[in-house]
Amino acid sequence: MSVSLRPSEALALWHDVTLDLVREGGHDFSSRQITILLTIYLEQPPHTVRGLAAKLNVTKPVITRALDTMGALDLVTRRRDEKDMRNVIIQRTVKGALFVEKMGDVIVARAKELKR
Amino acid sequence: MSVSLRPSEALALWHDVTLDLVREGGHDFSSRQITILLTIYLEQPPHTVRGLAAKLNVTKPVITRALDTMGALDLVTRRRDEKDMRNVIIQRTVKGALFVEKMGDVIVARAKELKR
DNA sequence: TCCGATTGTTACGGAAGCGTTATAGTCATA
DNA sequence: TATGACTATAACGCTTCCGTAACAATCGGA
Repeated sequence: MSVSLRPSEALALWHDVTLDLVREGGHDFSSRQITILLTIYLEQPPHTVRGLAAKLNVTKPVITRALDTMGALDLVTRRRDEKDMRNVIIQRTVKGALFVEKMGDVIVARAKELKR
Repeated sequence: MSVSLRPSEALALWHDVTLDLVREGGHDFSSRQITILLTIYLEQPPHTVRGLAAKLNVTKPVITRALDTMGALDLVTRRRDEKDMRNVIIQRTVKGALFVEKMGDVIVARAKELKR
């Protein structure tokens, strides 16, 4: 029902994965940005600025800025909510899905190689 | 000899942990900063600016800046290498050790709660 | 039809990170 | 001892992000 890890293994995994992502040389995302991206791709839509801000316990401009950045990289898209024009619905993109998928592969690979 | 994870589980774990770290409200570190911190605390000393730069595949000023930031937060310290005064030896601090330890606990807890 | 509440964004001055380049200090060796 | 290699850092101009506050657009009920 769960994954059993010792703290030393957990930290080693985190280290190995982030090292891979850094060495890869792609964008250097912050924890906030990663969390936003994963929330959009893992949790049930629809996602709004307000919803993400509440979930992450940050202010709305933080979400707006992150969406600006990741939108420029084509990792997410925004559109107005037809039902309530105040809302903005955040949507996934092909590029974003590939990015997240690749990230999952890195974690899986590093977990498999983990010395216990 | 390894930890078996499916990609969806791996991503869920990553999401849950980063969400915890973000909601916690502490500093919003980048992947580079996290990697540097974990390398210092998990890998065998001594750690130098050059060594970290080579390992992470980034330039030395990137390391210097990260050490400035984390040093100001008392998560790491620097001292000159007595044997070779050109080198700077990066050292751990109590506060940094506690931070890393807490991070390990978060990962372990989230792994345990992971639905499979 | 107002009018308060709600949504997301923009504006602001400041802080921090970027890559590149220059620099100061130290070493090793010829 | 002079010189070239090597270390880490500082300086540069630029970009991004910060938190706070103001803002325009939209909703919904009085």
